[in-house]
Amino acid sequence: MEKKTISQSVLKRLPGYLAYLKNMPENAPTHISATALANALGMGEVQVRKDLAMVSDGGRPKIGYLRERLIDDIEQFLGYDNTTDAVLIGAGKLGQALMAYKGFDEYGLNILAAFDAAPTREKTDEGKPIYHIDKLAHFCRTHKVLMGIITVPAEAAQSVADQLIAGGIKAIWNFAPTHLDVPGNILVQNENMATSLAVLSVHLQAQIKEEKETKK
Amino acid sequence: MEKKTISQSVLKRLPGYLAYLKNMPENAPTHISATALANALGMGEVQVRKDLAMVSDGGRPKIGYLRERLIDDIEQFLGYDNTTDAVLIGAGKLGQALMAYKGFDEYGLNILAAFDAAPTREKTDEGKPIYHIDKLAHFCRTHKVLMGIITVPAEAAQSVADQLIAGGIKAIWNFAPTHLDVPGNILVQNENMATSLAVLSVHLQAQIKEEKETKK
DNA sequence: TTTTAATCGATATGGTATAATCGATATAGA
DNA sequence: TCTATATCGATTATACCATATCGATTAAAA
Repeated sequence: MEKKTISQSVLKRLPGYLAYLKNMPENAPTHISATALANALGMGEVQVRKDLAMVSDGGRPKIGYLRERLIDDIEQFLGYDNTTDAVLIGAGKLGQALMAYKGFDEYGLNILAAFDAAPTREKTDEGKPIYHIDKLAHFCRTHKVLMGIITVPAEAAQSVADQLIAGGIKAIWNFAPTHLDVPGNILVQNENMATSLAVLSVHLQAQIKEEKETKK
Repeated sequence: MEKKTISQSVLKRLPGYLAYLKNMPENAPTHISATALANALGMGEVQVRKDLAMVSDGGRPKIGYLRERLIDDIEQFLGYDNTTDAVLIGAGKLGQALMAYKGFDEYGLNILAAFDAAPTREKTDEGKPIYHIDKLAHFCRTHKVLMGIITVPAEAAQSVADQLIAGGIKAIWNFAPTHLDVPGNILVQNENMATSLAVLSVHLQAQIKEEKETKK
C-alpha cells in the first residue's frame, strides 16, 4: 500500500473502527469480518471493507480479519505507534481539560508543555510546566516540536499561530472559533464546535417543524 | 426560502462565514462581496457564492451582500435566533469547560443543567445546578429538553444516551470517543477528537518522511 | 447618456466518494 | 473428497460536491 493518497473521509472513519476493535471484550472471537464491523457501527459493509483494504491485507474469506493484526495495521497507518510531541497554548478551562485527558497517549500524542499569556501557575494538575507565551517559539525550536494545540480566545489565535509557525511547527490543532491564515505547507485542523452545533441546530429545527405539522 | 435539501458540507461552512462577518470591525464597508469573503477565508469564490445563495438572496451585482442582512440570514437559517435548551451529562473537566463557555448563547444554545453519576458539588462555577444522573430522564421530560451533551467516559456513554432518549431527547452531541447505538430519528453528532488527531498524525508522518528524503 | 467593470446566479463539467454487483477464495460441513 | 456458504476484493455504476464558464445585472465612471 504505502503512500497511496488516502482520502480524508476514510481517514476520519479509521479511528472509529479502531476504537470499536480495541473495546471488544477479551473473550470475543479472535477474528472479525468487515460485515460484522459494519453492522456493529451501523455502516455499509462495502464501505467498511474498502476502508480496511486501504490499511491492511489480512482479510480472508469466510474468516474476516484477525482482530489483533487489524488493530496493529490501523494504528501503524495512523502513526499512533510512534509518538509526536506537541505544545498547548491557552491554559484556560478547555486547555486544562485537554491537558488532563489521559487518552492522548494512546494516539501517540505527548503534550510537553502549556503556554499562556498570563500564567497563573507554574504547573498543571498533571505536573506539566506552564510557561509564558514569550518562550513559545524558542521552546518549539529547541525541542523540535511539530504540533501546536491552540485553545486561546479567537482574538489571540492568529498571533499564536504565527508564533508557532515561527517556531517551526508543521501542524496546528485549532480549537479557537476563527479562521487561521497560514502558509500552504502548514496543516490546520479546526476543531470547531460551531460547525457541529450548526448541524444539530438545523436538525432540531426541522424536527420541531415536522412535529408541528403532524399535529395539525 | 427554506430549501429542503442542504448538504452537510455547506452547513458546516456557514458558521465560518458567520464568524468572519461578525468579527468585522465597525468601520468596515457595509457591503461585502462573495469574492471578498472567499479571499479572506482562502476559499474558492464560486463555492462561497453558491453557499450564500442557499441562505440569502440579498446579493447584488457590483455591490455584494449587505453585511448585516447576510448575518441575519445565516443565523436564521442555522436557527441561532431561537434558543434550544440542552442538558449536559458528565461534570468532569471537559464538561465544566463546556459549561463555562460563554459563546453558546450566540448559537442559541442554553445549557439548563449538568448531571453526573457522582456529583461533587451542587452548582457549577456559573451557578447552573448539578443533579444526580438518576434524575436525567425525568428532567428532560418535564423541561421538554431536546438536546443532550455527553461528556462522560466512553464506557458510560451508551447508557447515558439511552436515558436521554427515554427522556425524549432528539439530538445528541457526543464528546465520548465511542459509537452510540440510537434509533434512526435521533441525530448523533460526534465531536470526536480522535478523528482530528488522525488527520494531523498522518499529515505529520508524511511531513517527517518527506523531510528525511530531501535530506538524503 | 453611454460605457465599463464588478459581481451575481445559473448551467455545464470533472472529479471523488459512496453504493451496487460479481467473481474468487477458503473454510465448514456433508 | 466434494459442496455450500460466508466473506473478501475488484469492477462498475451512481450520486454528490467542487470547480469552471458564461450570460445577466447593476453601480460607477466617462
